[in-house]
Amino acid sequence: MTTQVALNPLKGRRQRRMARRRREIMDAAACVFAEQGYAHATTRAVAAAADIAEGTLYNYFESKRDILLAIAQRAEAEVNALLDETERVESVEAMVALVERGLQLLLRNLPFTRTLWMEAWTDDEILREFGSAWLQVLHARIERFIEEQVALDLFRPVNPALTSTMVLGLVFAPIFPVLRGIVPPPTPEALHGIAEAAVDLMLYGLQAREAGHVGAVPR
Amino acid sequence: MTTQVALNPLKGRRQRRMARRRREIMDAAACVFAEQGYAHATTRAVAAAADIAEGTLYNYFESKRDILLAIAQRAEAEVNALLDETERVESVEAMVALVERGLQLLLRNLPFTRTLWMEAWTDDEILREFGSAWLQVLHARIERFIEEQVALDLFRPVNPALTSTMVLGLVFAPIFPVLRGIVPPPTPEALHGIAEAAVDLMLYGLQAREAGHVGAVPR
Amino acid sequence: MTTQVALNPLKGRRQRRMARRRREIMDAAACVFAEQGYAHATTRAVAAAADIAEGTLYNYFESKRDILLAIAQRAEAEVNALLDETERVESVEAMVALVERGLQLLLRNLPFTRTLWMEAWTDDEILREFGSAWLQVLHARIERFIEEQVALDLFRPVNPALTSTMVLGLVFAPIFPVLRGIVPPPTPEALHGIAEAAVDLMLYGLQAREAGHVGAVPR
Amino acid sequence: MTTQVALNPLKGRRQRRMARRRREIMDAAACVFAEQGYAHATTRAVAAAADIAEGTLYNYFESKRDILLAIAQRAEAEVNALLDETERVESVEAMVALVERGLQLLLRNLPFTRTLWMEAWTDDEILREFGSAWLQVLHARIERFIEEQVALDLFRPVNPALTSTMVLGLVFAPIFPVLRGIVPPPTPEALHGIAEAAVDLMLYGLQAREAGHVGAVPR
DNA sequence: AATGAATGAGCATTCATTCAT
DNA sequence: AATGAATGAATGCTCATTCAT
Repeated sequence: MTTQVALNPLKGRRQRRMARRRREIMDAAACVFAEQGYAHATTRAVAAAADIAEGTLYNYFESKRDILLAIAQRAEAEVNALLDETERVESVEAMVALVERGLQLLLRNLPFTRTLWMEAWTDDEILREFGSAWLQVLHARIERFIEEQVALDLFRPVNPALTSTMVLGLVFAPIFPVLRGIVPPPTPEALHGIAEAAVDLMLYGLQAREAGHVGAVPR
Repeated sequence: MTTQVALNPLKGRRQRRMARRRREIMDAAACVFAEQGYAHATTRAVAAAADIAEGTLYNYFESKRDILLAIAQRAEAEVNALLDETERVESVEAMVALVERGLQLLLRNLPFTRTLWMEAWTDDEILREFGSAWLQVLHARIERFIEEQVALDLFRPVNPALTSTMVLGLVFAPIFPVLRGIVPPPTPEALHGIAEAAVDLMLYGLQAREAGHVGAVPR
Repeated sequence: MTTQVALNPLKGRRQRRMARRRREIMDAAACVFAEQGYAHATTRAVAAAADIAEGTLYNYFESKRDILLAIAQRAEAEVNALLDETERVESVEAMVALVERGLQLLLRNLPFTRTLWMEAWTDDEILREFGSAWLQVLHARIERFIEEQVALDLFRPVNPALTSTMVLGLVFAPIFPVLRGIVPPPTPEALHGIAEAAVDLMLYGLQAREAGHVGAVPR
Repeated sequence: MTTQVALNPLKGRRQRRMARRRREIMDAAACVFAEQGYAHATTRAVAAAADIAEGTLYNYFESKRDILLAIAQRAEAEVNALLDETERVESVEAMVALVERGLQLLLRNLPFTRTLWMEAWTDDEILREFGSAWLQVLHARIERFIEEQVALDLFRPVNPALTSTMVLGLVFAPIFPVLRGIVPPPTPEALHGIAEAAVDLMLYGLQAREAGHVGAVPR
């Protein structure tokens, strides 16, 4: 027992150190993957970025692919946390805030997002692990919201599924070039503007009213 | 002179056969790249898909990368052709038709589009070769259209650049999962519906009118 | 029979044309081999140098290696012809003339000589085919000559075999850098001077006389 | 500090082991190259000869070619060391000893010499890296020696440059067939005899004296 | 006989993973 | 736990040779 008592804090410190090291490796790997692409990035480069020996990687991860999966799971967890705390949108301001926080989340760990977006495009497991679940939840939630509004005659009678997809596209489009790395990240104010504009366009576009839009395009 | 006349058809046939074979290789390569990703796809697999020997690839292309670039250029050319013939949109119907044809074009050679989208995400040269030019033209054209409509008081006073980006996102979003391969391609009718819905949402969302949208979301 | 009579001149012309083409290919190949080395030279390059299609090579030679062997045999034949016509050296002038003609022969088809020298260094078959026979004949002849002179007390009592080797080295040394391509070919006059100097050094060095050479190096 | 002290021997041992391994690879490679020629030799064969995996080669050398260059540099360094320690020849015995040691050096690492001789014949970089420098130094030194002796009337008035070349040929000729591998290496005694005979022939051939050599060839 | 596209074995090199230290 | 040298399967590409035209 004595040893246990003596060891416990040591074990705890060790475990914390290993957890910290794991995160460091994931951060480094995300940067390397984001820059070169997962397939083209070498474990040597990842190890160098994490400032450890190549072999040490394998004390923390089963394989190169395992690092990618860990990154996906961590990102998934963060996004899920956001989704969990905002089950329902109660006002326009809340909606704007939600969109803003979502975009913030994606931008905060740009390398993670970029890597995952890239890999999810070819790799079904990554897609399942990272992109699929929360995107579907989000999609379903928007869809349900539209259905409700339509039922209340507050929105025009649109196809809820299709519209939900378009709303997602509309919201993500502005940060797409940022994820790609061809446009610098927006300032917090710009991001707020983006969120407002997106919600604005969506609500205006869906809102029920009398006049059609035929007159909008001249001639 | 006789020999020249006699030789010409032979050379012509050969050249046609080589041109055809080049296209066949590009088609096969696009499929393989789309399935496995460019980096992970092997020249061996490409050759097998094209049903030729590995070495034969190099009679038609300088390198594996050259195949990818050729694919990018061909796709770029097709998209440019579409952009060239539709300089200006004159009516809602024309706008719907343009969107529909654009989406059709992307879907027609699914493997090409998928491959390029994927690679453009990491590879700057591919992005330049394929995605950048026409996307920017399209973006600029939409932006100008919005500016004009705003000047005529037919659209609300919005940020034209940001709105243009969101419109693009809105339009492409529905075929995104199709390109990814997790949703089957839409029927022609469905595609028409998508184009209509996208234009509809955009015009409704931008149209000038009195009432705001605050009331749309309860409480 | 009529056809035979009619065909014969045709056959003769054909055969002559094929023989000519064979030589052209060998010339072209020797140049390419000399420049790039046999192993590094491609059949494509040889065909291009001979201004024919790649496949045509194989109507005249069994393989790439066969071209090399043919080159070796042709060179061997030429050298043998020279050796045959000069069985015995009768005077200093004749000796100078023989050396001069030998060096001339090596230099005349520089590409051939260069190629063969190079390949004979690694390839035992080429060595046998080209370098070995005539070199041994030459060596034996010089050796016999020295033995005779020693027997007549005209040469000092030296080791005939070793001395023969050194004489060969002494004679070939001046054109070695030319074969290598780092020194331009000598003019005919310079070549004559080389032959004279070589014979001169040899005879002076071997001639019997009273005084030793100890005093030659001061101190 | 303790760790430093403890680590140093480990690092030292590792470095020594790597240096040793590098030499082993070079030795093995020289043998393979000497037997098959650089171009024809495969990295697989080199690795097998060094009894390591193919990939391990690349922990020690950048490329196959880099191995060859390393061999050239090492040989160059050894020859230069010999040249450095014998700036001037003071007696016949010293001259014989120098020639003997030079030939010994070439024969000691037969595979190295053979490989380099072979490759220098086609490869300009190898020629520069290995053969050119020391050979030119040697040539210049012999030339200067002859000039001095001629000025002292101890040598006949000969062309110093041409004679220097012939002397080099005369000296190297006896070990040429050994380098080629068609004659077994000479015993130390035989090598001494070769050096003596070469110096002897050279001095006798150049020594000033009254009688010409015309009478040497009968009739 | 001439052509040149097709072939596929062969090669240098890379890199994820292992393991002795 | 950390290291980094060793491994060898995998890959893009070459090129001598074949063969249909």
